[in-house]
Amino acid sequence: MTSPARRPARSRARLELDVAAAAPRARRTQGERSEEMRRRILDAAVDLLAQKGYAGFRTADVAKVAGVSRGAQTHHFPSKDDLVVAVVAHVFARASELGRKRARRVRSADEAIKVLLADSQEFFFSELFLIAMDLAIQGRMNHVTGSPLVQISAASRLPVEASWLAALIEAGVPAAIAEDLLWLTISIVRGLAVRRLWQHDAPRFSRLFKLWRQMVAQYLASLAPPRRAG
Amino acid sequence: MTSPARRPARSRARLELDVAAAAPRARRTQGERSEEMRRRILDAAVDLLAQKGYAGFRTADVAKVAGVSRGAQTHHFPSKDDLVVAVVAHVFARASELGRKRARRVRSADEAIKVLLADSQEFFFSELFLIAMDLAIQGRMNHVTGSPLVQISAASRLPVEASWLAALIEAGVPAAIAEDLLWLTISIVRGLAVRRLWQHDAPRFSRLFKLWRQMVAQYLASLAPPRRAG
DNA sequence: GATTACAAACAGCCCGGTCGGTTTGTTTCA
DNA sequence: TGAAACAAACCGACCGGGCTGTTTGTAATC
Repeated sequence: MTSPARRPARSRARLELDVAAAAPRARRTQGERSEEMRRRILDAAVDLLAQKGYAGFRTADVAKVAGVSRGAQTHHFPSKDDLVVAVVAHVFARASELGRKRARRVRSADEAIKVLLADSQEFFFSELFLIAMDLAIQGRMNHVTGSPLVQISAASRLPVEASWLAALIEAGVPAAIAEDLLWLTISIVRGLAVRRLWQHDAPRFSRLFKLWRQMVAQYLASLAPPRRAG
Repeated sequence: MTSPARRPARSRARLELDVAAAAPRARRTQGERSEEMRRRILDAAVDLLAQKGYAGFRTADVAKVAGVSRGAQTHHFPSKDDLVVAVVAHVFARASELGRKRARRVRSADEAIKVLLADSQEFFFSELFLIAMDLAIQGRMNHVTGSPLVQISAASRLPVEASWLAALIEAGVPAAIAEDLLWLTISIVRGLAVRRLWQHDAPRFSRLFKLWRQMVAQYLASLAPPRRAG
């Protein structure tokens, strides 16, 4: 089994790495090799999905773009479906980073909507959303990739929405309608993101966002009419 | 070779066919044959696109589902791209029918928004929209199918939107903001239609639509404050 | 030295396009 | 009006390329 007193080797290897810091072909641990390989493959897969769409997504292209042998790829992702599922997780991991890094405090409801619009745009106007949508449409019938996709996307997006919901309530939006306003706001961004496929009209988009903020402000004001004399 | 005096068979066959008038295999004109064949193929293609998505869209499957020989299919649609482009036209033709048949008069701005929501849902919640979106994503790089798609969809949807815009203005919505409200309304429906891919929550959707109508009503009221004493 | 990571060649299927041939409809001509 | 020439619709099989998964072999790590 496992011989007890052995193997200072690992720590030595890591020391060598630390010494030969920038060397391209330094000795790496298996985990490091695997991780970098997976990352390169997944990044290439994301690029290709964004570029060609799932319909034109070929496993061999992934290996080529990643600069990796086909054997290495099949070692880490035995089947195409395995790769696609991993890509979904990768995409949503990157996507939820986008949302999380902006989890800053907001003072007013209007600022909350403003930040929400900006953050949502960052995701929905990115290629990540297009990839997710493409795979969702494709996975609607393909249960191999479909169900993991729904699961992963929910697990990734719902927390983001929950944090936004909390931010809205904290900013003074009544809890009873905060979630609905959140949904409407996100729906607008998502809807415009889709329209962008046919017709991209950036000035109009920002005008619409501004209008939406006005409408929200007005609606909130009507719920709690200003009582300056209080 | 060919023996000269032969084969009066054909003309006799035609007479027999004329006699058996109402038979299912009556004589049809070339145009009728072609048209029916194209229609059957396109309908089958739409079904398959809705079912499998473009990525799983196989020309042979189309022939099988349509109950048509592969030869007949390739005669009418020589290449897969030809078929896809024709499907796009077919889809949007059917889609604009949906919008047009409801071009009825509305009395109030609120009713206009209500009808607009209902009509938009009819399209965006249908499989036609999913197909269009799938092909749009796919055609983003494939210029063969991509540019016809953008062209056809614009030619089909823009008139519908124009008529809605007119209806809104006629219903009393200020022209300056009617188009923006139209865009926002449609974006909401489109955005929810996409979300439906992951999470379908019909009660919430109708609640959101109701909220949106309230917000629009309030916004319009604020633009032209009620002067009952006028 | 044993396991894991990587590499390359292989094999079989699938798919889209093509092609020769047949059937059905249309036009020409006597 | 009827037959023959022509054109269009339709059929099913074949072919070549591409793609995925597998298998066999080599290098790196432990």
